[in-house]
Amino acid sequence: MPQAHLPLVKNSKSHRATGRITLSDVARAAGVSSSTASRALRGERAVDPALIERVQVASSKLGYVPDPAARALASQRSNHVAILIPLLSNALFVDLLDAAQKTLRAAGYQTLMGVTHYDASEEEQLLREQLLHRPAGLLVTGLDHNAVTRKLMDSSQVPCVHLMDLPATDQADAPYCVGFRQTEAGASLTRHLLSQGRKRIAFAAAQLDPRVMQRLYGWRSALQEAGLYEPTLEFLNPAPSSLALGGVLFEQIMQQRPAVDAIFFCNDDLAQGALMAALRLGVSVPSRVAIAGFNDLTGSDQMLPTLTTVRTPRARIGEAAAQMLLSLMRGEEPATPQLDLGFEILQRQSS
Amino acid sequence: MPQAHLPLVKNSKSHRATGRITLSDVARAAGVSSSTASRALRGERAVDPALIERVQVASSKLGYVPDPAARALASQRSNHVAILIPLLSNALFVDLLDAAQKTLRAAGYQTLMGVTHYDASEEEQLLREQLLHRPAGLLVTGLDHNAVTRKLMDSSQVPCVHLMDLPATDQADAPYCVGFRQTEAGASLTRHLLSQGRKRIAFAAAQLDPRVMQRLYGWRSALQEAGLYEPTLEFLNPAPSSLALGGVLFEQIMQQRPAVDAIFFCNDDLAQGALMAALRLGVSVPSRVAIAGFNDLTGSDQMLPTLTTVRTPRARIGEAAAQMLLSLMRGEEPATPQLDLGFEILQRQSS
DNA sequence: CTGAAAGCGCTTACAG
DNA sequence: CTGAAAGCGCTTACAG
Repeated sequence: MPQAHLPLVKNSKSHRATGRITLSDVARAAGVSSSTASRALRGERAVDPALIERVQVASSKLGYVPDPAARALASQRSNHVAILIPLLSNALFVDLLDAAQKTLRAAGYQTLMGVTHYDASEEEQLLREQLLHRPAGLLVTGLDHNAVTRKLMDSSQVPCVHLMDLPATDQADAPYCVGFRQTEAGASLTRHLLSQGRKRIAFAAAQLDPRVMQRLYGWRSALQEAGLYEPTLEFLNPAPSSLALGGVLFEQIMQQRPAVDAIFFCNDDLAQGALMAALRLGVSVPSRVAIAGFNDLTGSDQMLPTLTTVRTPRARIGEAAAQMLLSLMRGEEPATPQLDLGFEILQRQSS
Repeated sequence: MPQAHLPLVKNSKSHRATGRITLSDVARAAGVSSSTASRALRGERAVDPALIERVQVASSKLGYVPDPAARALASQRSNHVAILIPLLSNALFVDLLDAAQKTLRAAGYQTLMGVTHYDASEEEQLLREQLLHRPAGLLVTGLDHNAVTRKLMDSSQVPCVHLMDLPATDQADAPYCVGFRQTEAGASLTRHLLSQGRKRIAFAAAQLDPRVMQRLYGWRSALQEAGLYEPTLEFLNPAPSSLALGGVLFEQIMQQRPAVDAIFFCNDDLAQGALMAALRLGVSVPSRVAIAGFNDLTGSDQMLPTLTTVRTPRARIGEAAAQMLLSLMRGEEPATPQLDLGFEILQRQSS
């Protein structure tokens, strides 16, 4: 028998066989071409249902799994979704990441995480690296990015959803986003404190990222409305947020402005630290001074007194943003391109 | 001029041009073959230094960046490193992830994160998905995995470093790992409480993952040594760890075993919750009962009283494990294949 | 030390 | 609706 006339099994003569089950193995088993197998497996319309069936049977019998690298190379699109968050040391963003990642994984996507440290040029560099992988989608925190980053996002043509922030209501051509109105939340919590009879409400903040600043604006406008705004009630510290810093800020405020009767901390960790400091210093909360936080982080309901705060729907934001991105990647237009998930004032014992 | 004899620019006739700068663009500019350009750029020995120089100049002039998908497909190895951690809701693992990810990124690797939720079959499934991407390396939490997972790790041939745990000292053929001895840490903290005159030391735990159990064994052996062990001093709850649960456990212990004079909580969040509960119930710490935690999580130094605990080097573990993995990926044998980073007893006010 | 060629495992115009 | 062929952008035996 003339060996040369036998159909050669491809891998048997390859000098770089990998042993992997490939699409052409499936195609051969199903008696169709690789093109058809490829189309059948990806659920492309315009394939004979009978062939789809045969290919699927062959595929699962052989235990075929597509090679992501080959797929990415051929289609110019990977199964990665890139996500950009500021910090891993803030539970808020970890909750966001966790929820988004869970949703994306269920849909077959791998999450590529990038931590920007609130640094615009680090964000830009991370985005560059992520775009090399030709992600199928992009999830980015906030709406504030430098010009190069925005250009990279645009020219990449990759579907993108922004997390946490919402654009001004009247903004035309608004990007896709899921979040809530930080400014409103800040104003709302402040009005809550006012409604309880507080007159001298300080605002204490750390980190001073864009969302913190929006809460500040909300606080300002509520106090201005009430005719109670004073610039000296602002205590802004650019250092990273922490319980310890909350304690420091609390002492500082009590000392510099003894007449203050409430403090709105821009984040729960600061407020928790303030509550501990109050306990330590014997300052009674809320009778001497009310304390409120933001985000309802873990532990806030265990403080003594329990902490009044704003519950923010971060897990739901992560999930909804991932869902919106999934529909964009399918080529669909989301029902609500700017999705407001709201917030809730949680009155507890500290106010 | 006979057009057909002109060298055709490759992309100009392609029906699928991507516009990307490719290796062959660089090779052409440097006047070498693609093979040589490839070898020069990857720093393979056996390339003329003069050519390396020319290729590098051409590469940076053109702004060439290699395509990770093409590279992965051709070499059967991506620039991904997969990391498997149990939870994102425990700051411990987030610190691990953060440190590892930072170190790997600096070396040019993308981190692929998988969250197992302490579920062996979810871990197995995640590992399968990650291995499809042909990661260059693997970082996994703990040494306890099901048989299939272990087999997947072995047969994949991917270099792997285990995080947090260390094998028994006499184990032959031990895997690469970076961590500390949980059992010793548990025993050490218990001995510390004993040295302060405590006689009835309870052990309270949640989650009950392998590392928690090791701390339990350490506590047991220290109490047995002292002739003070009693099974009824163990309070084990499989629910997830949280401040709230710590409060519940504290109340329960105080009620069921009023003679207890110290409690060793397996994690700081439980201990923090217990401290808050003590404050609420008016149980004085440490005079009535000492409280100790584990891990020195954020906030423990801000409690009232501040929390005695064990400082664990999780950031250093993440970084050192990533470094060890990097050397394995380079084909080098790590100097210390089982790296013990130790722990530190932090005596504060609660004991 | 260098290059031509094959190959990695897919997708996708193109032609039928 | 289907298939043959080209192509994605690299790496790597192989031959020299």
